[in-house]
Amino acid sequence: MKHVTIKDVAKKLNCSVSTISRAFNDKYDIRKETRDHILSIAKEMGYSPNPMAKSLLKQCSNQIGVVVPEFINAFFPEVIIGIQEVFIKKGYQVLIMQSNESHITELENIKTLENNMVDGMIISLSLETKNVDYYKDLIKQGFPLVFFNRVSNELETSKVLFDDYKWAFFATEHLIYQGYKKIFHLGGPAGLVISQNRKNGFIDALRKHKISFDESSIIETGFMISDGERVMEKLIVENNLPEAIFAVNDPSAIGAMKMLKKHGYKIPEDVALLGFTESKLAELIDPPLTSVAQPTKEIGRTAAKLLLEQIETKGIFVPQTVILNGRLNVRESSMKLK
Amino acid sequence: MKHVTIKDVAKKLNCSVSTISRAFNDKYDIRKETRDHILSIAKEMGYSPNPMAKSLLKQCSNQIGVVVPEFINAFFPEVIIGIQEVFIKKGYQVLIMQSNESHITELENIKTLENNMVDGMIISLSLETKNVDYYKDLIKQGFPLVFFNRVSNELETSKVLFDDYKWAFFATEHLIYQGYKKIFHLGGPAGLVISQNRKNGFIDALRKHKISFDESSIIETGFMISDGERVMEKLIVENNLPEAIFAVNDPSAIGAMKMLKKHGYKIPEDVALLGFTESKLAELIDPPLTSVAQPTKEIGRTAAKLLLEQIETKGIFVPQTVILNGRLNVRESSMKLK
DNA sequence: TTGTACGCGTTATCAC
DNA sequence: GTGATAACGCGTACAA
Repeated sequence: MKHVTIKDVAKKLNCSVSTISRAFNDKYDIRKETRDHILSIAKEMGYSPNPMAKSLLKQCSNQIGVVVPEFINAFFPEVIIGIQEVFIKKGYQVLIMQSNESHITELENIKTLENNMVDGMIISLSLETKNVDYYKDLIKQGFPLVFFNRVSNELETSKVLFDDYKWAFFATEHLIYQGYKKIFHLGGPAGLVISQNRKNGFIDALRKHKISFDESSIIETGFMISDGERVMEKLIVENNLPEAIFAVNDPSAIGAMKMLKKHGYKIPEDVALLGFTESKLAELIDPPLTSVAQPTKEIGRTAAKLLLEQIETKGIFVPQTVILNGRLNVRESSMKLK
Repeated sequence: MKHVTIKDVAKKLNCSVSTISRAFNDKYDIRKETRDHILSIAKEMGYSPNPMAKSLLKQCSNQIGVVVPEFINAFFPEVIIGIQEVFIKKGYQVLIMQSNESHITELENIKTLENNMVDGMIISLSLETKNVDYYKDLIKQGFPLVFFNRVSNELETSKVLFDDYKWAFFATEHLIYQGYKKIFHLGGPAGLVISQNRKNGFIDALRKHKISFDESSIIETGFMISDGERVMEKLIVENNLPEAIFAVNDPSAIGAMKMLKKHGYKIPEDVALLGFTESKLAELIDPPLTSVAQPTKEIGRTAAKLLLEQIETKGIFVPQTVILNGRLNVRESSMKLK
């Protein structure tokens, strides 16, 4: 029933707990035979040091925490796989929590992980998170933190990003090169840096090519399929259809596509579509969706490496921002048909 | 830098640590004013009790652990959302780990969670896991454990299941009713109970309707899109196409569909397709995929409730197996066209 | 080479 | 109503 402790082993072996401890911690001030004997008996008894007590003592746990807003879309799960890849090799355990896009839950997650004395955290902020004071404190305390994807400009710490601006720009240019003039953007939630950047890329591409647009060309949407559907339905009802749409991500593009098809519109003949953060669906859906692919696992690996570095060089550490590259996968949904 | 502890507060307030502790634990043997004063000062100092020390003492943590094999497919993330729903309300934190379909990682995950003194765990076994001795020990020790989806018949504990046999049977019957005679099954990894059950449902439906089949009608495939592609390509090359396919899950069905389309086959005219554990892709893909839908969130909620019950009634607990219901969503991929 | 004693941050059980 | 102290399980400086 109870976990076997160091005391039980000491009692059994008629020696002190420190000897047991030493056997397990491979210090040199112990006779080899004693050590081997202790280890074998301990194994037999099913003893292993309680990392929790160790953590309490050492104030670190060989665990790292990951907090993501959701994992319904494939993006975050894939990033986490990259993170695990790095940390498992180094003997760290990865604890994952999801904030469910709630600021309160996110904060509770962070505190739980802190309480578990994780040695560092990798975080992507929830939609609701505006106030980042808690993170500022953590950073001030020297607590190792790395952010990715959903970051805050107010925080001076390592970040792993994607060049949303650049790729939104390229994506929009692609639509322009296909000959589309009236182009709309289904934007992400306002206030999110990635939404901003993608929007700015969109705008600047239009400007560069002297394509007119106004505020009605940019519609705040959201990250889910349902968001894309909702916004698209409104456009259809208002009979205000563009020739092409650049959506903030694949799910919103797919939602729009679903609604367009439901109303009998053809893609790309009636409306061309282009997504972002390529998901598996992109090439499976009909018609296949043109999308900007992000190196998800690489984002995870990079964040993990940055955190590891930060943990190991605790103190003398300079925050880095790594910006990773992507690619535009052109498919049928954005082609200009003759 | 350092976390503020109960001692710091005691020092500041010129009182003993026990008084502080009492203030936080709402015991009645403390003056109300003292309590309020302490609480406000403590808050000011940014103190909150360290749950880790508390766990060490109380041998429980108000945390529960979840171990899943993967979260690339949407199934597990959705279940986890259901789990969180229940536990967050009850004030528990949910720690998630993924085994990456590796037995070793799974075991390490379990141990890590144990070491964090989680009060219970919800587990879905990895593909590799054959030996469940560790779980047997845990159960013998009275440790609260609930399994779902990937379970072992050797373990006597609460389980949340889907009636894979029944729904595989229904799904296969649906294909039969559509008039298909030569039907293949893309099966899941052998050794997995869910693979077995789905296969048996398939076989028994064929038998009931006196439809002939042999061992070549059942092809071990896997759970990923790539598995479906691989197997389908082989069938195409061998020129051994059935009229209809019942696949063990949506990704394998979608992989098969991809490969069929790539080779110019029409669905369902040339080959009809039917999946399992409906994913978002099912209704988005072209043609929309007929699939058996599982109540993913409900699976999570149910598992959570069973675990909660088990934690609360520690000792006098009888393992339960809950079997949840689903539905067959019929779409174009399995229709018999005139 | 080994044992003793203290501390990590709490709470519970005593006294007072 | 409040304070001292022992425990939870471990690592380690120090003494032996």
